Amino acid sequence: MKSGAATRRPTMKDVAAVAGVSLATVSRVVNDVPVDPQLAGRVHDAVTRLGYRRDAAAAGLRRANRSSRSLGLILDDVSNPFFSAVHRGIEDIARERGVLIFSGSSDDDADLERDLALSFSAHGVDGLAVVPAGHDHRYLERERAAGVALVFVDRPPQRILADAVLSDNVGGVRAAVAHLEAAGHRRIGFLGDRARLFTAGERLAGFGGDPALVRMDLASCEAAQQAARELLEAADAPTALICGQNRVTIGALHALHALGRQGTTALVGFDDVALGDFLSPGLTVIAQDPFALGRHAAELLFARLEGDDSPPRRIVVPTRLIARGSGEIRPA
Amino acid sequence: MKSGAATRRPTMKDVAAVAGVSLATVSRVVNDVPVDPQLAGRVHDAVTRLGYRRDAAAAGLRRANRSSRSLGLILDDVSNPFFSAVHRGIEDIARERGVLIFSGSSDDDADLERDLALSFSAHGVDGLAVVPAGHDHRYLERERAAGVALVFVDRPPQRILADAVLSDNVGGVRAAVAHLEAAGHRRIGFLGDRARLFTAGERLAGFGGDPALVRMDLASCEAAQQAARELLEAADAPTALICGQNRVTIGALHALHALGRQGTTALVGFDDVALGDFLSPGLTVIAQDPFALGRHAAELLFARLEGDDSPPRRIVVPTRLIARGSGEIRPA
DNA sequence: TTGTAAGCGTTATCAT
DNA sequence: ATGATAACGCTTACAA
Repeated sequence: MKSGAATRRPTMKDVAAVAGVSLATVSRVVNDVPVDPQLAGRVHDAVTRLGYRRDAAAAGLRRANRSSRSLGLILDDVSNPFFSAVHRGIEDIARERGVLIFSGSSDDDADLERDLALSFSAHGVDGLAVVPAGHDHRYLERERAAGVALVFVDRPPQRILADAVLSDNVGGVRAAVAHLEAAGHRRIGFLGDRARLFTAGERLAGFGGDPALVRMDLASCEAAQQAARELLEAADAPTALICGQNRVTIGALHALHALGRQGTTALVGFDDVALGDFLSPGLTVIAQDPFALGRHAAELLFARLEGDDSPPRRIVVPTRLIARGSGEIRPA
Repeated sequence: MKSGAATRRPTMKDVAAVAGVSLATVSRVVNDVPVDPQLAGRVHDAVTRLGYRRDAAAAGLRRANRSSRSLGLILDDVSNPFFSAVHRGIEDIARERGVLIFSGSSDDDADLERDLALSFSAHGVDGLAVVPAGHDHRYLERERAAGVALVFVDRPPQRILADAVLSDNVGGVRAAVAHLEAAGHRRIGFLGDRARLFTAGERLAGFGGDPALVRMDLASCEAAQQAARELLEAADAPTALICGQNRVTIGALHALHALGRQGTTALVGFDDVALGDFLSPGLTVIAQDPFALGRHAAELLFARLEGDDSPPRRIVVPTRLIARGSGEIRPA
């Protein structure tokens, strides 16, 4: 799949010829192994003259640890702002070490997750950061045995023991409940995402309120709107709503607007949204810190690569309630 | 940087031994070269028994075209929703071909752009999709000569001839002007991003209105807010505002709210924002199509890799005005 | 310190 | 159609 009359890229052999030294000496210079300064100078000259760049793939092939100085990152969707922030967190840490990142979207499909993980692995990544879609990660056992570091992000691994970095989902929703109760609410509704998702389950667990006021498996904005509407139009309707996910929050917002209740029903959403402070009222949210999620994940990965073989760790990143108005509305 | 007592990954040699065939035959089977069905069967068995996966780096090393079936993607910032959508567009096309993607953020820094491009190239990518930060891309000439396909996204290449995929910045702003004029506006202000940016310049060019009502180089939300405020408090203030960028739009929104004029001054923003239809009034925007930008870029890349050597192409992706209220406010 | 040569896992060439 | 073997660009014993 590569075309055209290509100008051959200069190799170490070319550099060696120009500098008048052996191939091994060039390798030493390129890898900062002490070499006679005079020879090193000649090599550097040849390198710049020829525009030589070491072939990373070939280098890793023979290297003792087979390291490629690259990581694989599997997200639900690279274009989802939450996950792309995780991506950036990982990139920031990897960049400090000159490590490159392969990234891909699983679209919450276990097979795609597996394909991506194995493809990345076939390309020789040193580590894999995975937002898991599947529920059985035993297939990664073999990769780990071959030396690939593993970390799971946002959701824990299943059927395998490995490091994980998670948001404090339970604590976040608990804080929201406490916040609403402090404002005087006694009937609080909870609208959640697909119950099979780890995060959705955790957030529901943090709610712990009246099961009659819970609606789960709201997979679309429309479903969330419909569920919110039903809850709010029923007798003994809740005076406040907690939404377990962004899409659900937006659906609930639609319902509130349609019923003209955006100023009278309290609302707290999980996960921050852009422009949350421009809505009227401003949107109170339980904010996560996806950048921190990514940074911690990358740090765990590098710790493992540097030889840390302590038992699998689980890092929980705090969530934070941001009051902007919608969550401070008092019951009628 | 790789650690622990690693279980050696099975190689073709191992597969050959188990299947009782030669190394070359295994390679043929793995690469779908016709082979006696009986032998092929034995090989496939051995492959699954051992959990063999071909080493992509080693394969590329010896392959005639040196292809690695990977692409490099350099964005301003992977966590910026606009660019992460471009990323997804590229991924969707690459996935169809089983091509993996390295991605990285340049933070609009020419040196970082160059570092990333050369690192990706050193890792053997077949092509490079670049949202350019620098203003001199001659350094990529050598990579292209070595067979690396090139495409520029969102902003054109400089000092090098190469394919590019751009948004219709000029047309978008023109449409906004026409839209506001149709609503009766005669004094329209324009708030723009840093003038040195290609997109900012194009959008200003599309405006073409009264220079006295133009404020450029609004690099922060605060600067935009301040500029909007000054424009609106001056004698002979504009009755409508066009904002050349997201951050600027948000700053202007702040100013409008602070002055209590969000219901009386018309506003059109460039680039869509999440929740734009929940603001009151809803936010009228000139929407871009970042996914299409990415898809076109990837298609150009693959066309080049498949041998297309026609002159450099420039694809312009249309923008679209989405009316949600703020742009339909009539002058007082 | 420097050079020689073997070898990493694969593909490609050449006989058979 | 299959197998032996050289070669890809590099790192790394081992020798000098």
